[in-house]
Amino acid sequence: MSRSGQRRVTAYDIAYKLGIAQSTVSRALNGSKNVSPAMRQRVLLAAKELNYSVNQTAARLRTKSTRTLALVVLHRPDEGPTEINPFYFSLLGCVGASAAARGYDLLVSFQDVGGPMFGYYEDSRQADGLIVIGSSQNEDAWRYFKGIADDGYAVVFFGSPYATETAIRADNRTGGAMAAQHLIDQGCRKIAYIGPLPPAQQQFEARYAGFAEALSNQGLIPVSARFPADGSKEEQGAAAIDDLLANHPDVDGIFAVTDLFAIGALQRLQARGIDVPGQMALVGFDGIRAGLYAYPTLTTIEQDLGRAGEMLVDHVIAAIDDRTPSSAFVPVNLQIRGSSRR
Amino acid sequence: MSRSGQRRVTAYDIAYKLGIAQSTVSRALNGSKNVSPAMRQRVLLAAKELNYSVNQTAARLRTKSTRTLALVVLHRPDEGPTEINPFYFSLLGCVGASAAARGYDLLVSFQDVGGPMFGYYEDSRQADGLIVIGSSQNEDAWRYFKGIADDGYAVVFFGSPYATETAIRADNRTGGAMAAQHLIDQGCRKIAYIGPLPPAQQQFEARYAGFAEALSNQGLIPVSARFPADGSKEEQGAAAIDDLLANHPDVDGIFAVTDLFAIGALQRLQARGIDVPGQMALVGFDGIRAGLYAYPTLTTIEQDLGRAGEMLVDHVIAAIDDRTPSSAFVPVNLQIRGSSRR
DNA sequence: TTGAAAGCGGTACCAT
DNA sequence: ATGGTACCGCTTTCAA
Repeated sequence: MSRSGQRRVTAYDIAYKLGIAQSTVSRALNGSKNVSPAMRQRVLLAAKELNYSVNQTAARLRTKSTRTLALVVLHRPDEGPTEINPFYFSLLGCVGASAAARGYDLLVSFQDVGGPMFGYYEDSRQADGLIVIGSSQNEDAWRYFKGIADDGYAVVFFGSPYATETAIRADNRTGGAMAAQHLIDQGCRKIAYIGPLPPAQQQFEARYAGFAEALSNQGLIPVSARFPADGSKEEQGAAAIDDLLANHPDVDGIFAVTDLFAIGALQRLQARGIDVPGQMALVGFDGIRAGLYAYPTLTTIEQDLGRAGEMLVDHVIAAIDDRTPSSAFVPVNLQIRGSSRR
Repeated sequence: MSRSGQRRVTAYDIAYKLGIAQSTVSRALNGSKNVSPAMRQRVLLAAKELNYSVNQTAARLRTKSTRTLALVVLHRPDEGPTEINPFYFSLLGCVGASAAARGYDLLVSFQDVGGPMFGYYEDSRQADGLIVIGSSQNEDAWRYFKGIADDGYAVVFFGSPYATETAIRADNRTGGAMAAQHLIDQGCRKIAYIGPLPPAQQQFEARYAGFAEALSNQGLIPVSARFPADGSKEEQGAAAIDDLLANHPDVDGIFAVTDLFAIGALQRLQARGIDVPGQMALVGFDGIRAGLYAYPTLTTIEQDLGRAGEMLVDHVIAAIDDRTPSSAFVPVNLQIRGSSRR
């Protein structure tokens, strides 16, 4: 049962009990210096006794500040909440941790890029700033949120397809190069790429560019796997293996642009009796935990999600405070595991 | 840059532009029947032109309703945001979807059961109700939130250790029995249980009870795996395999109380060269997506998380509306996959 | 250092 | 059907 019937205790109740003005209660509770220590103690005590807590709604109306951040997680129409890439859930967790550390609440909404979007949390005074994460080929969705940013609101993106001023993204190019170099170091000589080509998303494009460049520095040319454009990433990864095995039997190393592609690939390699990493070494990208559950465990370019969460939160807060917006790269590092360790 | 410098458009601006009273604007926007269709159109149009949206802070102060739900995800002190059981992230996603479908916003916070907790969102008028999910052996954390519920606030738990009136939980007993029956059907005759014993959490207790009962109905007695109390669930699952192989070499089927135990067990079985499902069949519980990435893929008792999300949201809303609180069971179903299909 | 009072931007009651 | 007005519970001047 809720307490809806009962009157909640207000600052006036404390003032009345103490025989002082309500404004003094407010000052005492907000750490104003214009309150005697003795008075502050009395107020604090009374507040505890009466079980008082500030009505944030009223405070927010008055201060025009919500101390709340909105996080929008974009997902595909054909993806249910349980099918969202675990990478984004982890990122969500990290954003939550950072927001809490900075004293902000976090409003979360999952938005299907096929349906209506909402991002004007600032207009309706539900949040001071907005963080947009999630994957989507759907340009419209990104455009919608970019429009909000262009309107002058505090918005920060993770991995948007645009080179926005306020976007946080992994150091994709470096990561792609690390993957290539690692495969070369493991003795691979014919190395393939699994991922959409041409890479629709800016993130993937950078990963591919770094990968291809590192290969060409060693005189190697990347092979590209073909696979259908529809289906889940895992299914696409599996299909890519079928293509490689059929059309490029000499491939001995693979860089998958995302762990989910890699996991699908790994399963298909397993099913087809290919020895990993013996016959085929594989490196993914993201560092999702499920990579540890795959067989063999997945080597990957891990994104530092803790940092990513901090950066996203710090950058929106900076935008809220009207400081100069900026973009930044999240550091990545190579996690060598079973799928490539020879 | 944020818009903090600019004055936002209010209902008064619309009223002024139209030469009407602000209260009429409010009525028109809130679908009051005491507004002529013509007037409503004018207001709607003007609102669109001026790019107006209702200041929710003010509306909430007046109506004493936030249309917001708070979701607290409990996690262990040694667990970072990226290490939280993916099950809870999926549940979070489902709660988010249901909340949105009911017209509620969702405030999310991750709380470390070792640190200070916060759940008085209702007192501070940040949310109308509270949903608590997450795993924890830490009684203190649960007790804290139970205290809030006992204070008469709208709180609903998922899988709390208490038999609270307002708790949603999987049909654990049935699920445990299904797992046992399935293993028997697959021809297993010496079946082990991997999970904490005695099961500290009420959820696990019910799963074990259903499992053990189904076995005894067939004249079978469950074997229990021993493992250290610390470490991750995956590590514990692996350690349990070591124990079984050493002390109960005749075991040919395993029920792991949680998928993460099962995945750890699967990896250790793999590493020790045991054929799964040939020599050893394995069934988990939860239905996390990572079970599909394991090798072989994990048979599991899947919880219907979509329903769980709906039930949690509907039950808090019911509590908010002062309707009688109640608890309910989330349906489970057996997902037969590689780890048990013989 | 404290008190009085003016809003913040809506909603809802009471007139008309 | 519409206008006028009293709040909702705070924060923040302005006076004293």
